[in-house]
Amino acid sequence: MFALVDCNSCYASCEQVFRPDLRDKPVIVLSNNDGCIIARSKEAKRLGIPDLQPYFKLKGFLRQQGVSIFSANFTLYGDISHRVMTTLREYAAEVEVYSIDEMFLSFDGLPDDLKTYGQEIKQRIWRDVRMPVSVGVAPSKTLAKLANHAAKKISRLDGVCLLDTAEKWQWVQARLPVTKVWGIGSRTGKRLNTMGIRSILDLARANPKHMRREFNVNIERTITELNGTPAIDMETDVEPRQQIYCTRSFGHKPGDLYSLQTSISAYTARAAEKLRDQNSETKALQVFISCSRFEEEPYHGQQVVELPYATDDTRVLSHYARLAVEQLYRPNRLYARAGVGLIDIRSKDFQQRDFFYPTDNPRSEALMKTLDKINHRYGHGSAFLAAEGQKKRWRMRQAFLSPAYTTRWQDIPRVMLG
DNA sequence: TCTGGGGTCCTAGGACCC
DNA sequence: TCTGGGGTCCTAGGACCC
Repeated sequence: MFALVDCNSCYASCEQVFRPDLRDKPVIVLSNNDGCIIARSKEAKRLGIPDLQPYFKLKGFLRQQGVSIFSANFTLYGDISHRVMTTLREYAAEVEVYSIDEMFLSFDGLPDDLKTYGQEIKQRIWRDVRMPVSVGVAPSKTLAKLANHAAKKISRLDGVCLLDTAEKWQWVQARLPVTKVWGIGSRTGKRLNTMGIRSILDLARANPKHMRREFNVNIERTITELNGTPAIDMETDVEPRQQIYCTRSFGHKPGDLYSLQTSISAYTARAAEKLRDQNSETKALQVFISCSRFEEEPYHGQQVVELPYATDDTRVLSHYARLAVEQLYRPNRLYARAGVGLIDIRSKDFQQRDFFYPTDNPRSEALMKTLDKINHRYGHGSAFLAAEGQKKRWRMRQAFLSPAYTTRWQDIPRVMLG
């Protein structure tokens, strides 16, 4: 058996952890640059606030309803998530961190009463971290996802749903459209609909081999899993990333090359930091700059840069990224987004060097280590390349940012006594 | 004025090899 | 009628996830 534990309205709940005054109140969290709504508390959902809507369109309504608004604070969410995951590890021998707010647990060899066990987990996470979670338990990962969905929707289940017999999961499957299944998105959903497959149960009853020919191997696995046979394994080890991207929308749209170059330098620095974190280097990077896609003739320039040798040195990466921006730049336009991706990543432990590789530079290594240490200790952006610029007028909007309560000394909450 | 960001996997098709 | 067959690697694009 598998369990899927999912934090309810994760980001909104994270904001409430240190703001108990906002408990049971409508709270929403905006995406980077305060663009869209990406999380809503129960009460905010009840007000009819839709997901992934541009903030500016709902501004008036939100104010009128007294909704509390937050800019995304991923430092805080990452830390709260880590606390939840650490606690969850106590409840299963095998776990998979699936996303910032979801974890799969393997329940093999555990007591029969998994419903009670699920309740115990839920109460423990609430007691220790003040994070509300839902628990879905079933014989495959896809069914566990489905059970989790049911746990959220059916209030009498009290946040824990066990789908351990075909009757139970078919009851749920018959009542949900096929696009609610893990792995079936809107595109495939449309195609399935034209084939007469509307509910999840319709898909579960389709011929897996035939569907594989019609679509791909994933759909075959999904069908197998929907019928109670596991076909998707737990992924217990964290593999290093194969690609690392850092892309942002601008707070103020720049039109000058200098702003684009400084922003790209800053994004490269962030990506390189993540690269070093996983002890990797990259042999290629991708750079893009683009105008708003809502413009009449949007410009999107992108370029892949093959490096002469694999590296993790921010200065080298930044140099090539800036050259690329220079080539992509078109004057007399305003840019909305830019980004950089490290796309040919390999481990530093298995370096393939050729004849022309410059000899290892211990000073580069030491400099990067020191840079990372300073930024880790005093917060991102404490030490940076001059190429990232001083002013950063392009920096993204974060008008409603909460403190980094758990990761910055200045932001630690104070408790009033007496 | 304002419309997210960061990933993964699969497939098809072309190049190339013997 | 009939134009080899099978394999690998790479890339772009599509689809999906949260």
